Amino acid sequence: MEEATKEKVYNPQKIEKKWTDKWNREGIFSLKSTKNKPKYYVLEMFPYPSGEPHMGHARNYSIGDVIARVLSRKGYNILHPIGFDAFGLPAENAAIKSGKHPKESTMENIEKMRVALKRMGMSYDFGDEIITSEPDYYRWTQWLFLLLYKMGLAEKREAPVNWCGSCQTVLANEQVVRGKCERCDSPVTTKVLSQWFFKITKYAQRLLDDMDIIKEGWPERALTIQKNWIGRSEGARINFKLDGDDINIPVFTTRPDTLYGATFFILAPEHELVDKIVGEKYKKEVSKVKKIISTQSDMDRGSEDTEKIGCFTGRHVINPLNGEKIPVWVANYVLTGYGTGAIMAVPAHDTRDFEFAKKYKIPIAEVISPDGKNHEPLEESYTGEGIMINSGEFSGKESIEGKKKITEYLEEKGIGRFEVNYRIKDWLISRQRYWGAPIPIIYCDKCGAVPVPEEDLPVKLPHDVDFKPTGLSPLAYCDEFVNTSCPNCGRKAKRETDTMDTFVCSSWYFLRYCSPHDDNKAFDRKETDYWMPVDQYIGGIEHATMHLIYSRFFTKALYDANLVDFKEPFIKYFPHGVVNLGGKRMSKSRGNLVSPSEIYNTYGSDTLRLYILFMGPADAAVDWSDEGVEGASRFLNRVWRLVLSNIELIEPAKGKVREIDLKDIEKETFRKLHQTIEKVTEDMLERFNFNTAISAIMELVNLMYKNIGEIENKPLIKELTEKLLILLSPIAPFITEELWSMMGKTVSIHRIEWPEYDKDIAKEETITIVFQVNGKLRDKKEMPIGSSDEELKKQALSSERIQKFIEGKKIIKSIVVPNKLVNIVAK
RNA sequence: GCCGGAGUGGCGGAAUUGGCAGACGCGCUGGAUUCAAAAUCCAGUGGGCUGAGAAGCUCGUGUCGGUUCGACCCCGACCUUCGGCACCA
Repeated sequence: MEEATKEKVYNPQKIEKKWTDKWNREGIFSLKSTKNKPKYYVLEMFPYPSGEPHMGHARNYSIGDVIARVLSRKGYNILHPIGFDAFGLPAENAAIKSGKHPKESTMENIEKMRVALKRMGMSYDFGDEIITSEPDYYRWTQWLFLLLYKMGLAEKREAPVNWCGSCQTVLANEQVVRGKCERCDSPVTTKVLSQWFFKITKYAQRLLDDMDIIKEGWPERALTIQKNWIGRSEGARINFKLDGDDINIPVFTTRPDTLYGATFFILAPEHELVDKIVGEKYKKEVSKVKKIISTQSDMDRGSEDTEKIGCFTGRHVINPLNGEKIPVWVANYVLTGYGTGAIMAVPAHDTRDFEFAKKYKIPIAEVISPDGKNHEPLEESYTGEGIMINSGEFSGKESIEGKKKITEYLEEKGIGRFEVNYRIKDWLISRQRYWGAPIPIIYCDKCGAVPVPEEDLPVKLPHDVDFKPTGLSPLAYCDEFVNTSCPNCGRKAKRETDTMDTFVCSSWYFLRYCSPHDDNKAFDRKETDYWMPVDQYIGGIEHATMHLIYSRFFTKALYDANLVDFKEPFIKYFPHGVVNLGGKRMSKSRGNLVSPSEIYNTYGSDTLRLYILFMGPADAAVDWSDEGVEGASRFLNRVWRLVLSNIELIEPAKGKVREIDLKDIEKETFRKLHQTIEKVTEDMLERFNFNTAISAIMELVNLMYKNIGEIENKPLIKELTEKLLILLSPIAPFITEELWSMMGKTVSIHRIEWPEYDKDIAKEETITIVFQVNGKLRDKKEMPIGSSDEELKKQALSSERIQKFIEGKKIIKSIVVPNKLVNIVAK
């Protein structure tokens, strides 16, 4: 143990430097111990190394650090790793501007972050750090790609995809927010390209079903976002036969009960059948309409303000229930991306179809009626449930029942079936950019797409390339990368030049942390069996439909490959709130940034951590306040002085605190200590309410200030001081370690067991009983805990103030809540 | 439009099971200390009314209504705001 400095004045810079160095030397940052203790895996979403950490990082990591530290002290073997999500666009864009290679800038930024994280006192296993852009990591990302490929879960196919013109790359659906690029906010357009997809849609139902496993540990809101994203809807698939041709066109509908009301039929303009079936006379008109629609972006077509346009194709389909001929149209509001790209249009019971039918004067047939009566002509569509009318043999049935009956009927006839449709789409993982993991595929003229053999991994990113974005991956211009030979037949072949979405790298990093140095496999089964799943995951909710859903998908695929024995990666997930400044999200472009380093360079990391946790509930958005920081710093100074002013009394104190030796004021303080231990432990671990845990510690300090002059029992002073420091140590690791060592301790405070509280000591002897008349507070009285109902009532009635208020009234009844209140109801 | 969260002093926020609304902190006011200031320590601090004072009354948790002896908390309707989904068939 270092010699304590015995400084009079709290000097955070000095002591924080001293302890950072020492913890670094002695490996005290890590909380791993032995495997015979129960394990606990605490994980915070790893950062993209953008330079120094920002306030959101500081908040995220402070929360995780407190949890890891407290649980470690409660006897758990803790895995609390850190690493860097190091591939990605910003480094590449910076390279285009400055000429500095992404690898170089990324490594520099990682070093900045590493230094800052240690400076902030985060208890990570720094020796087990991973960097996703290093070949020893992305080798395994590529290996996992090949695994999914072999499982049939990775596929290259031509499809309309989202294109960000500014980033010069395609984007996954999840990365398009309101028609704009999630990263750079520029508009996203549609392109038809051949791209690699992961078939997450195959797991749509399991992503929903397995929510049962995690629903206790995840906030409902996170699961709701995912449910909305997956977008399950139940209905029926119905085949409509094309009149005069042996072609069946399937549609998906959630309202098979309205089938009798289908008065027209719509194909999406991009539907493959359109050109095949369109009538000779209508070809000109159809191609004209198709052209207009093709100028509308998906965003426009997806807007309610856009006028519905379409035209008749000259052909009809047969309504499978009543044999009626229904005209086939094309229209902009039917999309290829959902369902089958064709719909049966029921204008009476669908607002969009109604609008379209009105415009083009198509008949509207009412088949569902709220009251069983006929309301034609309809003023507007009726989309609710009701009684089926004009529906042949189904008339008179409830529409909910009708859905089932009609589907069953169609099923019997072999022209339809129950079907579930999902809104989620396959995950597009190709990126036309340099700074990512190369997709390990080789194209051979003879053999087609051939996976790179495992032993040839990693497919290394070449170092020297021209980063200029052209819409093609920079790798495409790098001959020594592109040209290779086919692993199958040995002929000349070309490598895939697209790289993987960085979300692929982050979909399995939590597994790599279990055996980060393993050169023979992505992860060691023995280690993942022990450590996984992550017990507590912490990070921003903005990843609900991206990182979090992808990681869940990956885990399920690995489960199916029998590589892991759990179906969900994160048992508990806690989304921390954002840190704002002036009501707005902090951001460089807005120029409203407060960086953690400004704060720790001025006040110290302990103040930063204390304030960031005290600002508000950890899951709520909070607004940064410089005055608040002052307050946090003031509190630590208060603790410093409190301990130092009593340090002479503490060191020589011998013996245990015995309640019997204590006078009243000492007992009161001792009781407060145990109440504080209880509250702090519970608030931190069960409720994640660090703000109230801190306020409880403040209350204890306030009471100690008030009473300390009258406390003569030396063991009590020692006990109070020690426990206070231990309670504060996960939040403010430096100042507590310094004071601890100044008290003559030779073992780090961060290795001291977490205190237990004693129920009997914490228990109040008396409690304030509230006396009410007609529910209004009229008097209070201190009474012993556990006083009988009769005694409470007697005391209430004998109160002068109560008597005043019930004077002249009749007591109707009285309610007694033990240890709480007495309410006299009088009239 | 559908789904979900939030709304409490001048400010950030507490109130854990329907039982003292406003813990703790910031800010502010007063006092102690100081030649003075900073720092620190102590006290006060939701609004209105009554009172010389001690004290007391009363209103008060987005709005309106309801349930209850009793509602920040439960129910209904609405307003504001944030987030997810959205011509999704």
